[in-house]
Amino acid sequence: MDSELQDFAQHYRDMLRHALYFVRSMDAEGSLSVGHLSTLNMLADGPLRVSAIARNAGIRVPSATEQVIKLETAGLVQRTADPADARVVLVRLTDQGRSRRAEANASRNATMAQALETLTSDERSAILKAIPAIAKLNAALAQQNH
Amino acid sequence: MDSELQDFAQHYRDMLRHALYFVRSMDAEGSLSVGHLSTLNMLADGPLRVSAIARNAGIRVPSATEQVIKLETAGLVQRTADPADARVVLVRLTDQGRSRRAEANASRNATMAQALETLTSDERSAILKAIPAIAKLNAALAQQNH
DNA sequence: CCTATGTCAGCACGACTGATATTC
DNA sequence: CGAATATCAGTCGTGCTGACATAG
Repeated sequence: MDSELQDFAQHYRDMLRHALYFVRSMDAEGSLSVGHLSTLNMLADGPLRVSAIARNAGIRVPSATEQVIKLETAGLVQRTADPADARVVLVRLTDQGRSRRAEANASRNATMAQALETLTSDERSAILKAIPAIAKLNAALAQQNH
Repeated sequence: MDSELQDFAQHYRDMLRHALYFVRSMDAEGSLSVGHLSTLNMLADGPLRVSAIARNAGIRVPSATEQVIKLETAGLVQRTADPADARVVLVRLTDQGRSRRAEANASRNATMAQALETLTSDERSAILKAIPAIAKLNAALAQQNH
């Protein structure tokens, strides 16, 4: 039992919890929810199947279907058939989806950048250096819960 | 327009999004949800009023009331009157709440510690150094959305 | 009388499971 | 036929607003 690591874990969890509140507050102001924007961001590099969206978002397939339908209703994505496999639905961004995605990212990045400006450059560089490590940690946690 | 800061913001947001998935997956396995555990953690140092819980959790008072009622039904907290102000409800941990809180934290910390062990010590120290800066960033973001 | 505190009622969003098609 | 893919139907958790009772 490494109690130092347990302390570390507790502090990290506390920090994460606070980050959640901020994410929620950002959700309230914009028209595009975090979930929807994440989905649009996934599709930026090309069409994806519904199951890929689900896996990538950490949600079940029916939930992904639901999201895709909402985005389609809003005119932000388009569902098309996969010529190679008729079971598959390929989801792709529409032009409107592409521009809404860009706007939403810009708006959220601006809010974030404004907050980053209140930090010292040492603090900013500490966060910058930690990002890849946290990403690796996230991946390790994701794997634990397969 | 500082485009470097915008990039930074985008990377940070991506990282946060992934961290969220992990939080959700942790929720599924345990009996105590993140929200409930957070509330219990707030009460560890002494009773709080419902409005204080709401403010601390970043939610509205009616939502806090609802959570408190659920926790009370589960026998984890107790609602008592404030002798100094009859409008106020003081929420305090029960013995059962105290032990459930300890168990849940230990379990989550253990999962987290296990993932932390997969990192190099450099990566761990990078995260450790970033935690206070991220906490400050969270505070700045919280203030922006008053 | 006005404000603060908490609760209730009703609603919305977004996840889940279980039950189907349909296609490979 | 069994497995994979997506959808539909119904449920649940948890947040919200607006209305209200009670106390300061």
